[in-house]
Amino acid sequence: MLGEFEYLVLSTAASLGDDAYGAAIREEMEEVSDRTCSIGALYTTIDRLEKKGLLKTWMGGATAQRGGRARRMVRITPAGVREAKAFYEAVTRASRRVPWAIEAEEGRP
Amino acid sequence: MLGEFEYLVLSTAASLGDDAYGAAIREEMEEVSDRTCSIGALYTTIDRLEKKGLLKTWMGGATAQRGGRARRMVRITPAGVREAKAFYEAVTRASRRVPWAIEAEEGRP
DNA sequence: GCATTAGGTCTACTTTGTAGATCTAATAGC
DNA sequence: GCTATTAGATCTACAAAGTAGACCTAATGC
Repeated sequence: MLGEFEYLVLSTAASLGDDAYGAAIREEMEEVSDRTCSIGALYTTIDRLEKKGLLKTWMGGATAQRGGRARRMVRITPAGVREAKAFYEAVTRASRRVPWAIEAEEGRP
Repeated sequence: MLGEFEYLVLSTAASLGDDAYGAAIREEMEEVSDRTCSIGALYTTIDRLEKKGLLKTWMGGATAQRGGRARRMVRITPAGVREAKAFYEAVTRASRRVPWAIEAEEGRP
């Protein structure tokens, strides 16, 4: 099964779609989760997810801005979607009878 | 932050309320998650959660049935609820823009 | 009193999580 | 064209969480 951080990386990459690359994922993760995400943690996890076939990455071209180096583009694979979905459902199912999730459910518009 | 398995244990214990003890948690987890949960994995995790103050455990009395040994009763602490909630929200927030969660959202009655 | 059963303890190893120092190649400005 | 500055990525090392399963223990049934 996926780890929690792995899930965050996977789902953030999926959310960003075509704009997903290392640094952008990191920024987005920090915004959404409200906590810092170290560079090392991120790329180590990307490497592992790629090795497992849940993510594919390739070097993109440089962008025309100061310091605009080549980006390591990232995309979730079908296998990645499957795993992420399984993780999400596992958490959701386990949360069915639990107050913090029920609250959230009731509070939903 | 919590790990995924830790979350499952915590939320299952919370769901079972007063009936939460080692073996029952294990059974419930297997049922809900549709995969086996080894004894070792469970108790190791319970120990760690207790050490972190997210769970408290104590030995209950023996039950009047064949082999009915003393049970290790388990209860989630307020700190445990806080952590579990934080985990749940982190996963939920990260999943907002992601197809597998949106599907689930739309499918909800 | 011995087989059987519910339930728990212990040990060891693999995977994930996490930080941060360092390296690289691009533009800006002179 | 040289140098400072910047976006972005790689590498190393260690801590924490995940996982299995052999083994121990104290009940009841007969």
